[in-house]
Amino acid sequence: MTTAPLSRNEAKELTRRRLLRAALRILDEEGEAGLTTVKVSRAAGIAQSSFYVHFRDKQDLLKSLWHEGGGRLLRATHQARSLSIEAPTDRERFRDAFRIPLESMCRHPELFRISRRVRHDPGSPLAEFAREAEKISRDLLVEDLIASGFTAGTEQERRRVEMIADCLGALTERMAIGHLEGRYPDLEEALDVIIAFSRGYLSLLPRENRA
Amino acid sequence: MTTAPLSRNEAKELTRRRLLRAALRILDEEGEAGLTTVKVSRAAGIAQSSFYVHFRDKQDLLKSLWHEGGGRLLRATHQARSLSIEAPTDRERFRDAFRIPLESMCRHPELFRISRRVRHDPGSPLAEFAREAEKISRDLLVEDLIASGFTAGTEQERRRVEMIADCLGALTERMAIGHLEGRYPDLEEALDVIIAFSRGYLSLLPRENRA
DNA sequence: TGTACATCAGTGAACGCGCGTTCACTGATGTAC
DNA sequence: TGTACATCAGTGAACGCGCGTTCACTGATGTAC
Repeated sequence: MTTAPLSRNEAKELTRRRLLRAALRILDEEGEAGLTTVKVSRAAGIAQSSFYVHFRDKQDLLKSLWHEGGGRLLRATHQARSLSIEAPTDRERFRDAFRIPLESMCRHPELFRISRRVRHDPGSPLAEFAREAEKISRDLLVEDLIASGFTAGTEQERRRVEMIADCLGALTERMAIGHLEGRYPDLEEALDVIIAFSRGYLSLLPRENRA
Repeated sequence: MTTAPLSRNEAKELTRRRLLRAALRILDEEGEAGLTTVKVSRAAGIAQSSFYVHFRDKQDLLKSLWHEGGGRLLRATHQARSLSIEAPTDRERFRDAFRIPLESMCRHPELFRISRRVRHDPGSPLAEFAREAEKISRDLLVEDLIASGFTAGTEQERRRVEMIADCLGALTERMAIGHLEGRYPDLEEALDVIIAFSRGYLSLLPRENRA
């Protein structure tokens, strides 16, 4: 093929995406302390000052990174989970309810690692985003749990369901980390363990559901 | 009482401890990005340059912070857990095996929060320490699990026990975070949920133990 | 199709700032006699 | 107990560095006629 006839807009959008991709990689590899406009610009192949052609400031870059990446991950994960929880009697579907979020985390390791790291860092401008996403994720899972038989009439019951959602999230995240670190190469093995633990939480179900 | 006759050594040791305490607070409240020799020195009430009377450099401060705080926390937690796991038939002792680590985390919130945050941050000089501690903690729990009946003959069995240890740690940490954030005021409620989940992992026990 | 002008992605030099670290110093505490 | 000297915790000024951000600019792309 010959040289692509990129319009000015297309060229700019391409540079912007190169900046975002570079920022994501640096954030993942070197942490937030390593993310500087100098490094991002150099990695994207432009002058440092050109950074400000694409983003108002560093905070603007982080915000864009979140909205164009993190939000999508959250939505995909939840959609998959609620789909499988809607069919609670199906044994494979039940397993999917855990597999799909787990695979989703492992498929976007940078976003997953970054959001996890940043979540409890009070100095991070991303912290607010990550905590908001965590809350949304937990609340959605709480709804799913209530839909599948848990009662949340009293304040204490509601809190218990939240704890269960929290625990399920913690188990999944921990197994994803182990997989990404190479300690648990086989995701199905990890799933077995998560599901074994989940047998315990099912004992908290007040209704006559599943074995 | 009159003015205490502090010796030169005592006065220096006191200043050093003020620096360490200030650093711990700043690290907890503002994150690693907020920890500067300027802030630590000011918070401890000495000139910035005096910082270097007590520590070779910033890294030296972090190392000291870890060895004089984190190590103790790790040791206390494990000692408590192994004590209670040694009496597996005792129902209260079994509950203690989860309560004691949980309470231990909640009693040292700064250290707990910091180590958790820093663990997966590749840019943090503390990351190495935190990961090492996590590995030690998991390995010790693996030993405890093997001692209480899990087999780890094959590589796969060993990995499964590691996963279980990992999951138990994740559950405990997540409930501790919820408690420290004020969402789960009652630790006993959190314990109930952890123990419910743990009923599931007991189903992975190949022997004829507990109900 | 050709010309004259407007737009704008990207540039390079410069800035102020906070940081970690160094260093010659001061004055109170400790010690030898 | 008193004197003369050594030690050393703490000081203040200075440094080099990398950072985020600004700004006047350049030259290729786009547009009006």
